[in-house]
Amino acid sequence: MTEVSVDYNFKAIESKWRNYWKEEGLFDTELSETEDNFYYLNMFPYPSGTMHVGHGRNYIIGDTLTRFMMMNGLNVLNPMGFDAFGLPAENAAIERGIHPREWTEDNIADFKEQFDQWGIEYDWDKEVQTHTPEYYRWTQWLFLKLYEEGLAYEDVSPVNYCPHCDTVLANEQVISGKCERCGSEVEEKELKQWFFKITDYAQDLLGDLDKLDGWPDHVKKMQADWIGRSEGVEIKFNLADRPGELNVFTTRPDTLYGATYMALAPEHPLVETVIEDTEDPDKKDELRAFTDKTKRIDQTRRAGGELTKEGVFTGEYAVNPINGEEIPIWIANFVLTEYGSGAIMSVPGHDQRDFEFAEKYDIPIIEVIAPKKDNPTGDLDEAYEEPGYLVNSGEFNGLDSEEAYEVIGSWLKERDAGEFTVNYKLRDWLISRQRYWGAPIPMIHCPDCGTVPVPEEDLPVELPDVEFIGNKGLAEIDDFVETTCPVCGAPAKRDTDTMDTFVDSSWYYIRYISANDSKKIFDTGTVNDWLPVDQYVGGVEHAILHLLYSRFITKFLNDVDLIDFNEPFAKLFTQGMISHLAYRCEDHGWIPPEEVEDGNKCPECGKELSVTMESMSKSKKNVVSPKDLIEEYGADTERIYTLFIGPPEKDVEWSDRDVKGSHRFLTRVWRLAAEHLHLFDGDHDFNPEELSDGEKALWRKINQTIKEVTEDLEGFSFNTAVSSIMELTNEFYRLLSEVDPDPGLIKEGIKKMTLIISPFTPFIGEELWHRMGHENSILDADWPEWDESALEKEESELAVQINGKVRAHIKVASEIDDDEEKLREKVLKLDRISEKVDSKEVKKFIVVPGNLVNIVV
RNA sequence: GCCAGGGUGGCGGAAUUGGCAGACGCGCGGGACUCAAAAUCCCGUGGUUCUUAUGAACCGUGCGGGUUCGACUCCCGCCCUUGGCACCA
Repeated sequence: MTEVSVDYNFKAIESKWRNYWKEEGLFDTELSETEDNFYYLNMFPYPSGTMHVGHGRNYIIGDTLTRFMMMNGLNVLNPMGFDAFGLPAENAAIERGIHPREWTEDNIADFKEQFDQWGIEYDWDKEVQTHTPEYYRWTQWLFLKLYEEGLAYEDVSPVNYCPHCDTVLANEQVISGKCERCGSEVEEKELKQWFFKITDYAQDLLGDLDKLDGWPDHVKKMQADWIGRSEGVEIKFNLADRPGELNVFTTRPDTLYGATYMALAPEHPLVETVIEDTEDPDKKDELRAFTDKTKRIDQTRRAGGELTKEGVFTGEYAVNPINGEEIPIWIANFVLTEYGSGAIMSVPGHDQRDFEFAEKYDIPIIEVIAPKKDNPTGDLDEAYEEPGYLVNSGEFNGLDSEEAYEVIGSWLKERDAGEFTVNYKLRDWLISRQRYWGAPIPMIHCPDCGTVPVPEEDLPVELPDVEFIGNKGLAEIDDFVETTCPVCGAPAKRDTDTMDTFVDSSWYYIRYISANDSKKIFDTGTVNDWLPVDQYVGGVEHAILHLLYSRFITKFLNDVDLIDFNEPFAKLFTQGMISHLAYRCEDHGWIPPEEVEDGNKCPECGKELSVTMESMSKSKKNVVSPKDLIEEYGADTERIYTLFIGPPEKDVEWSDRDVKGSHRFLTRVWRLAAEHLHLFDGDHDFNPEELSDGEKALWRKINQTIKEVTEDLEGFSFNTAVSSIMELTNEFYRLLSEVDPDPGLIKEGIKKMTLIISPFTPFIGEELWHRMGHENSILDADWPEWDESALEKEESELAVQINGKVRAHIKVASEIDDDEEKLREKVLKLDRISEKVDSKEVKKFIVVPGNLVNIVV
């Protein structure tokens, strides 16, 4: 027997196994295998700066599950890559005077080193990096495919423009009028842009949410709200004094008699015509001034509801098709140009927005829906938006609003004045970015042939390698811009936009399957074997956009028969963020925790600091570095603490103090095993039947723990899985301090404990496994099964309640713990019970088998 | 404003087809070891009151009601909080 140190020398252990799994190729997945496939996927990172312990959560969860599934005999694919294009790389590069590629690739190297440190393993043969020509070539190919199918188009439209980043932002990247990235005020600008026609898929994207049983409900809800389907009627209003008509969408055709004015968005085409035709110069100026002013205020702010309602009467009238009445047409700042037709019929009696506007400008308010039949309220203080019965509505009076919806809708349809339609909030996907660091849009603008696609064989359209990166991206680089038309050969110009990085990440999970294929985007057969992704895990911040875009691209690829599935991710899990204490001084800004003096005083000025929990970020100076942590406690400690910290779907607070507890636990695990490794030198069999009571209890605990850990891992309940292993080690120590237990039991127990802890703490797991005499990786071992019969107890301890309050406990043989007659007899004999029950009548005797009895007196 | 989630000891959190609230960890208190400290190990730890060295009673899962033999769990009405959406006609 060799003398082994019982000290937990995590540095020696971790450096020993750091590259072992990679060298052994244990995480390399054979894609031609089709048995027991499991595609596990973490959202790939944007490689910015260095990772902190908060980033680790996602990958630690993934690595733990992958190891668990591997031990369960599954052929797991768990690839990793980098979402490497994007604005921050460009900003950082400009700041440092280097190329964004350099910055990005340095970061990627850093990330990979961090994965190694954590013991997080991937099949790197299948890696994708979205900024490489090998990858974006196929992103461009995908663009051409969408173009070919009429789903990529150019359009001039007002866009959000951030003067600081000098780029166009998608609506969703604007947070209450400010740039999502830099916080600058967003302006509006007219530009020709590329769009993907995601709205063609609105109904499928919405309807198929029902199929996604493995997705959290709240994510599906967020997507459904984002798509925003509403049913209604498009109604045609003729203009009173000129040819033409005004189309409006309404969900309330039942209120048509209550329409007392029309309201146009300032961008509505009729607005311009009317202004031109206005003869009175004062009126003309008034209209022009209002329209210009309102247009200048960017759309997101207008849509944000921050503005008070304003409008101006155009002098024009429209004819209500239901009763022939003429109603005034206004221009109003609260009408959205991009939804519906950009014009509405206003029913102030039954829409609060219309009500407020009508009150302000003294426009009549007509009640057409009454809460009770034939019983109008009279004067309205506010709009009545609930269903009810029609009044003041001619031949339709008395109908309830639901019937009226159908009846009036059909009435209009018959007269060619209306049509039942569906409207969506979802807009087409603006993918153009006036930036350098992205995949160039593979289109060429020829003066003669117009806009033509780059031929497939000319892909990729490579990003020009330039030293200086300006603010306007590719448009500044003449060598790139100047080209020849692929159709006629004449001089032409390349499109200088690059694609939104959400395009890159909308299909990467498919490319992993054919990461090195230089001939085609992917191999359809293999992709169909492995996808959809069985389990996708990532941050909830991607609940809407990334997931929606990926679903859209998947549906598109399915429609063009490149894949045979139409949803990319069968199951989705969204993990919460990790926050950490952050200190802030009024005068000196954020202060790193380690510099904070006693009593939360600022080290600069001694002022009281404000202390809050904030998500980890460099700017708040509250990041915890994995490198420091691993240096002090080891990667296994970080891993198990991260999993133990709280439920994975919730936001949690990092506590430097609590980390020590996890380290202490691993020390206990290590010592327990190390002190008994000599048992593995000899044969020590044991028979569970012949154990003492104490030993039996440990054997039961061992089996119970295997069961709990297995079920907890399957259910993403890592924190409780860890706590049950903690309980098991406590049980070991308790028994060892009392008696000298059966060596066979201890040996078997420690072996099983090592197996079940190994996905959480792979370094310790691998080290102990080898010290036990195994030649192969612990990943090649089978995940232990629990013995159901070992879980059974011979004795049950029942709580004895009187009127629902616990008054005593009783131990009974397990066979009779559901036998009311026998229990009643035993329980009533207990001193504590008999004196309480006394002479009172026992009305009821409730038995919950194996749990409790309740005596009702 | 609308939608979704959450509110449990000094702290992070366990426990819901209704069945002994507070597992596990942190912190704290006491003890062992030590010249001492750290580390480690053992014991204790929701509150109040009584009792007295063994316990007991009452209260207790945001607040107020309800259903039930029994409610952290279910129902009704509130409060607070965190996310998402927010003039979508």
